[in-house]
Amino acid sequence: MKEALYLQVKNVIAKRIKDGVWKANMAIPTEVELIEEFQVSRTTIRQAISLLVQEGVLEKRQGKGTFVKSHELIEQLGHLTGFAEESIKRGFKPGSRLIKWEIKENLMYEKSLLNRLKEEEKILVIERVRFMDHIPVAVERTYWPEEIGNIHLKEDLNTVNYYEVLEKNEILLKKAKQQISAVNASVYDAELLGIEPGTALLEMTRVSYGIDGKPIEYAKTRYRTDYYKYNITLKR
Amino acid sequence: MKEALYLQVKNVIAKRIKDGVWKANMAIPTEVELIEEFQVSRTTIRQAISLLVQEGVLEKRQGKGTFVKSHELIEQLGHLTGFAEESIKRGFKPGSRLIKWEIKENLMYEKSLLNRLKEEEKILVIERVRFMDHIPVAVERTYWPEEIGNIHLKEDLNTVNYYEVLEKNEILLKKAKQQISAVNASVYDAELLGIEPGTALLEMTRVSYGIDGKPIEYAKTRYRTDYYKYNITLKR
DNA sequence: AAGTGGTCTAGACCACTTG
DNA sequence: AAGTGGTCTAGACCACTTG
Repeated sequence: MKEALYLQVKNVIAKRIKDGVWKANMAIPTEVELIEEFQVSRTTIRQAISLLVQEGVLEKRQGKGTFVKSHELIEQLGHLTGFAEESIKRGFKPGSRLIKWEIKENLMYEKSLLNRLKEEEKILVIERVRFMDHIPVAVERTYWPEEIGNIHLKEDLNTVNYYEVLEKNEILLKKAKQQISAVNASVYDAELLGIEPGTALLEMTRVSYGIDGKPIEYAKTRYRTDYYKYNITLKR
Repeated sequence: MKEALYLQVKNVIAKRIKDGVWKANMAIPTEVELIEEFQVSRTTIRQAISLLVQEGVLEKRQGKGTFVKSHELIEQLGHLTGFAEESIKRGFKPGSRLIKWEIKENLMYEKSLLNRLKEEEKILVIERVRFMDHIPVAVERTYWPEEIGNIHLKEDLNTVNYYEVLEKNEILLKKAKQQISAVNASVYDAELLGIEPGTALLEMTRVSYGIDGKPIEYAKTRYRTDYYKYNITLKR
């Protein structure tokens, strides 16, 4: 079955905004211009635009035109992003530094979360500090089943983007369950982040699942809240 | 200026549903029948219906017809169910206790978030402690524009469910923007929650918007993380 | 096969914004 | 006055659901 015309148009427009061809606060072409470009009726153009308005990507102003909304408003619940993607979206340069990695045999709690309790498999633990523009913003501890860990160990752990590597190896993530809490910074955390021990940190605990529904990663990250907060848009 | 045709049609349909002429789970007349009754084009009928679908009053099923949604099927925003669900899931009974309420004139920051800076309107501030059974779990501060605040002041602020009251008064929420951070408990927070000052708390800041897109509520809630965490499922 | 909503066209006039 | 999106019409064919 072919995709509806108005959805095709919608996707092209959405892509241009995502790629920065049409930037925030700029007017997109008028309806008449879009009719000519896509060779479709005005109804179809308006249907496509109307969807993007509903999603908060575009905004119409009568008599003036249709405008791209600033990025902050686009963020939606339901998108799975890593730290790097998140930083860039906020205008910071993401970075990281490896603290240590180990292969462990007896992490029963983590193995149970990864659903590998019965297996012989070992767990790779990687600990890194994450940066935004040279400012240490988070301490990240990720736990990987050995078979997947071995893929990461071929990379430079200081710079590796885990999700890109997984994607390159055709291991695709489908969903993640995330739990958000708050903790007081330990002396160890505080030293890595350059803050006072006891400072309240945002703690994000995540289990990511592959297309087959099997857990792939368990991660626990503690963020400084002066540089990172978590934004969600809830809809009815 | 005369009201647009599709809005007139929409209002007639909405009234019939409200008055019970067309009841929950029943199909409303087909588009062709509505065209004949109102003597307007199909586009106009569809525009009217589309608005009601967006508001959660109607539901379309291709090939079958357009149906009135049952009131209890209209989904609540995640935040409310969040606290209640979590409480009940853990076998606790959710409750609350009023600490104080005030009507303020000069809350510039809160007024700007509620988009009422230019207006004379005052702001109602309500501060409550939220309980699971008899354990104080969160300190909640909500800010309401005066006109909406006056609705709440008719209720018992110790037990009132804000969103139920709004719904009864036909003020429906469409979406909310929520920001999650972590803070160290102040002496004041600590006393209300029965914890040590400095303990890390999860801070949830929320602005809720009505169907017309105007902000209705600004809320700031601080949760003890030993009793409440925030769970999300993310999808690619 | 008949009925429903889903998609799409071509065209018209209106209301708002700006030079 | 010219350009923008807002409203509205009449009509066509398609995709899905049910008898």
